[in-house]
Amino acid sequence: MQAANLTATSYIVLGLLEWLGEGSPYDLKQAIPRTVGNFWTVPHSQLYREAERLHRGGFLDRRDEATAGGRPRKVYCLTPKGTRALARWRREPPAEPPQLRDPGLLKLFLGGDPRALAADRLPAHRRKLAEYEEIRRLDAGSGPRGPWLALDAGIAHEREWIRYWSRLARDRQERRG
Amino acid sequence: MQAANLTATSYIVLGLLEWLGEGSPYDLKQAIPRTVGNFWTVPHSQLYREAERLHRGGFLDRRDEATAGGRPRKVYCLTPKGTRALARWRREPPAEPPQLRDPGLLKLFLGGDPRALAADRLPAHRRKLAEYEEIRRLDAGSGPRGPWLALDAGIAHEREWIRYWSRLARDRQERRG
DNA sequence: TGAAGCATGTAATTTGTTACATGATTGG
DNA sequence: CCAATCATGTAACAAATTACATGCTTCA
Repeated sequence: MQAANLTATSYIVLGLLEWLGEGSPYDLKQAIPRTVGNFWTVPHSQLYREAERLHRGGFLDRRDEATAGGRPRKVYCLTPKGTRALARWRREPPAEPPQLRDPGLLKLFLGGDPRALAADRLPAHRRKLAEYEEIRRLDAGSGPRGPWLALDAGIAHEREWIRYWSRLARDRQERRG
Repeated sequence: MQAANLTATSYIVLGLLEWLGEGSPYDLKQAIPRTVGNFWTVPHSQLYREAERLHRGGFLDRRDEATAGGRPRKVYCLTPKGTRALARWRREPPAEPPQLRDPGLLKLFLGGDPRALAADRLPAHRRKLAEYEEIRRLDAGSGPRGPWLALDAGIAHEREWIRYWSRLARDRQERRG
């Protein structure tokens, strides 16, 4: 009935479940660092809440699975309504602008020392770049195209960050005090 | 007494107040879009709470100012303790990695159409780039260096986004279905 | 003269963060 | 056999989002 306005997190849950076929919030939590985690953060507690909410809204079916001991898994999968909602969202334009949250840049802006910050940030960006390139290297070229394209964006931006901080690492303060 | 652990938002409040000399949360709200707003979001309601919290912690002084009618302004400025906290934070390394939240990339990842997304994102990034370049053009070259350096980062990244989405705009789906 | 917008802030609701709980399983 | 970690999830608290409140100004 109600559209129960869905958020980006909702579509991450729907999208990953479509991809996996089915899964528990815990499975999603596992999948996220390898997938959307690089350009969207989702706290795991949110996954449990969101899956339950989508279930109540009729977007997901739930099945409780006993687990030889521990807690029972709650396994979700898309309903036709969920599938349609996801397809509709895919077709709509994004609506919101990208947001960046960079503690290093913030410090730089508020007076931090450029060279010290560069020395701190560079290795982290180099690691991230290497990680992305490794993922791309392993990718066989089959499977959906979206992740591959998004990975390209990640690589391009890591390279840009490396160029940027490298310049600052050599910085001589040519300008101002 | 207690360090009352400060967050990034705390330092934005402290940093902007140091820059402005003094100001109300409303003043900060005005200042943000032109300053740190481009790489850190701060909801305005948070500014009121945070300023009050910092005041209670001894980092800010407060003065209540009558305003010919409307509500009285609460004007804050740094205490020596606040100044010291800010200086200390500047010297420490960032600790946390940058985070990106990009609805467009998310859609792309989850199967959105590359060309449609590119058509949507390109004008927005072009506008943003033009805005940054205008700010840089107006900057006389005096004043603190941090904002100028951070602006450079913004410009470099907008250019990268424009290259990225431009490639996708011409996309022919050479790979996969 | 009335609608729109500015200046200023509070409150309600939803999300995000962090810490905790609990029974396997595995490595040393 | 004990400690660590995995698999699975809940709960408490802090922060973000959104909506609302209130009395100017300003402009058509």
